[in-house]
Amino acid sequence: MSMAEFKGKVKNVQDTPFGYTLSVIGGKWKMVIIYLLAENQPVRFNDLKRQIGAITFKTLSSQLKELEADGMVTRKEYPQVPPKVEYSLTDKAESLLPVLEGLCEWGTKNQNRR
Amino acid sequence: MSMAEFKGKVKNVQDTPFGYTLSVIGGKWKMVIIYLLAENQPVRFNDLKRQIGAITFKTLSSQLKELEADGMVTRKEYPQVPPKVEYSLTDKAESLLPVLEGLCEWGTKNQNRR
DNA sequence: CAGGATCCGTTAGGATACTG
DNA sequence: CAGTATCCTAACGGATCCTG
Repeated sequence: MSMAEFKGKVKNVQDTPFGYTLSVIGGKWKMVIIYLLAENQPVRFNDLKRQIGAITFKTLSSQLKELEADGMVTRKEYPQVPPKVEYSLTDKAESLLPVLEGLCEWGTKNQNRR
Repeated sequence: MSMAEFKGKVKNVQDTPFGYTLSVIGGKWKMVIIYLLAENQPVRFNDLKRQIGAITFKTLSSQLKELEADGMVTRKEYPQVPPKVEYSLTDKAESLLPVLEGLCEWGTKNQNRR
């Protein structure tokens, strides 16, 4: 791994690959959001909310904003009434999907056993 | 992905594969700790502290305890004075290493560019 | 050496109500 | 429809000091 260079001199976790990655996908719902976007992009705000269920508007909104700020999600707004906004994944996010799949598989295998 | 079954009915994130995985490795230093253990197991407490740098004893201690409780880390205590404790990875943690590597690579590629 | 015990500040995220 | 605006709380993690 390319973490090797950090051995013994980690000052800010944020500056390590792991720290950075965690800051991007470590939000409580972010991986779920990315997963759902990957399944059926583009997705509208309320669709996403409905697909998730146990998330509040405010939380979904802020998680999406952070994902957008981190270059993971694209927000496309249609100037019409009623409003229509669509979210989709950036290439950066797409490049993470294989890894996410690994995390998902590992989680599935391990969450119900010790 | 096996997250498909959760679409529309996510009640607790913790119950999804992503939620579970995040609860296990989402701690601020946990991925770094697992990475360092993977490199040179078994490792003693203060060695680990030294290898990391910017972490306090208390934080390292609690992160290790949580990892142990989640079946990721084994703590071996030698009954001697001065004390000697060695930490190593469980099979469960070892099975996550390939995925961790993916996260690390992705982080390396993406942390310095948009 | 390997921690435990306290105290404490930040903040992520939930509940609820309101809006262009 | 797609959010804001507030308010609020739990808990994560840092700082510091102490100990078997």
